Amino acid sequence: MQRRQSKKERRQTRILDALKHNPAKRVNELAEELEVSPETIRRDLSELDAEGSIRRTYGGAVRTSPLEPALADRMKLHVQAREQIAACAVDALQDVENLYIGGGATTLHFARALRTVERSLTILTASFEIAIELAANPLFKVISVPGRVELQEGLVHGPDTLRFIADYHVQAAIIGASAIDEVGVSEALPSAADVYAAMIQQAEHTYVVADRSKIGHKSLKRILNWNERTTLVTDCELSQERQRSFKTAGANLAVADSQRRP
Amino acid sequence: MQRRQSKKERRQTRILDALKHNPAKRVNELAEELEVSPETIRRDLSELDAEGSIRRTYGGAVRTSPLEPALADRMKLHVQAREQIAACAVDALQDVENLYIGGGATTLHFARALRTVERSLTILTASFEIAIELAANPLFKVISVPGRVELQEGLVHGPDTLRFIADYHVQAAIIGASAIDEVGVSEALPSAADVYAAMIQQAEHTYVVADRSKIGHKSLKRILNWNERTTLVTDCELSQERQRSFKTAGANLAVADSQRRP
DNA sequence: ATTTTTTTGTTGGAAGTCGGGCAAAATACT
DNA sequence: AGTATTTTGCCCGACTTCCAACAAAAAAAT
Repeated sequence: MQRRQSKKERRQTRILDALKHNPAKRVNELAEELEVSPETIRRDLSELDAEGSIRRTYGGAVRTSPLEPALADRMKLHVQAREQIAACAVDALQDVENLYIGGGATTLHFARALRTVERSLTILTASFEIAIELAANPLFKVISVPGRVELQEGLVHGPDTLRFIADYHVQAAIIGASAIDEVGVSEALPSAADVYAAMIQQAEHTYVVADRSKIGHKSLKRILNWNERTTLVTDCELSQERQRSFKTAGANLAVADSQRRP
Repeated sequence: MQRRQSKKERRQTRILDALKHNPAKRVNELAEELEVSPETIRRDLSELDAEGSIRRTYGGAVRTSPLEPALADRMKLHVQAREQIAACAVDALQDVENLYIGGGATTLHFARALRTVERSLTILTASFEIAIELAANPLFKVISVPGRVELQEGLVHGPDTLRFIADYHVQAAIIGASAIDEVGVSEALPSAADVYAAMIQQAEHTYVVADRSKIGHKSLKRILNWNERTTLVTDCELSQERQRSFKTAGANLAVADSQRRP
């Protein structure tokens, strides 16, 4: 059978919905409402908790993300791959003390992975969600860049943003992207593209975090051409051909291994 | 015995604090951390739940507001008065096209009242919550100012904030305050005080929104002395004496009438 | 149609939570 | 000081949740 969404997915969506209206729900409550056994709900909650969409509690679950539903939807895609990528990117930043973080679902995963690092960091970001996430860590100094507020993407952008970024030189920029090809990285939203490009400009090294679904496509506005100061962090080996053009450009490649969490 | 705060109050404050950092906490967890018996925690949680500060779950408790719990507490106070004040302030801004909005519970009420206005506005704010609230209106251009992210108050602050504000001259600033007296307005948090003062500096006119509980007190840092370019928007008539000192200073007064919403 | 895989339900025992009642302790009152 | 009140800790029976293993059912693959 070829349904768009499996029973399970529909049910988990309904759990998420229920949690939008109530801050917390109990297992039995959900089981009754969705007319399945408590065990099924328990299993669903474990999965949703594992992917970070909710937080499990004794007896039920709690919602975590209040903000930007469009982004929240995309957070549910490619979760496992993105978490591996995020963990890999965090590893790569051992010696970094200050960094930019761009917007998008993958960078938000990165922010969640970064959240528990026990080290002083200065982080600049154009995303409210990332700022809020990371400001909870008292070791971090989180700076929100200025700009026009755009709820769709959960980003600020515009001339003020670019001007501000031009004043902060950092060791690393972590950027997500709409599309990755042999030449570099491109982004679907021009205003976001400008912000990312400005961050890249000001960073000694750029880490592009992107799952395999982004590779081999082109998007509207180019933000980066591969060079020695860039690293692609992704979740699968590239084709021979792509690896070659990568090497030619001098770019670095980090492949997240799925053995990270056995 | 005459302590500032009873043991119980201190403990409940600590529970609230713990819930700021974790979305959910379990009874036994809290009992261990606070070194009291689970029963005591249970009783505390019942009380906090009854007053609406948290939400009880089976096995523990959940925070109700995801963002800025300190602010959420204060949002429950003086709601009716603040809504009247907010509506009154919105009325006063008929001809204004661009404005600053400061932080705090009363200004957040103001933002909610402003949200549905059908007119083009440019709004600058240092509060994520206000920015998100107002950006939902497509007629508004919402600009988030830069700065260090401070979750406690839900504000950005610091030198970047002040420098940025210095570049934007607006028609009006809407400011909340910790305390109001004959001389002017003062604020408990120095970093917030600096931000508000900078906004006031750059505004042609300042509207101070404050319910009666703020009047007649002084707080840590002064941010404003009454003058012709200021209006206090509040919910009750002032004493004769205060009115006099008000007039002498040339300040304006707007009293929100409770007939607004019958 | 049959087999394989995935998903769901059931069961039972272990562990956790609840809330009442009561006594001890801490605190407030006189 | 002594007394009243509040707060806290402990015990216990009733109830809830959890988890793992297994069986049944459903869906996918062959």
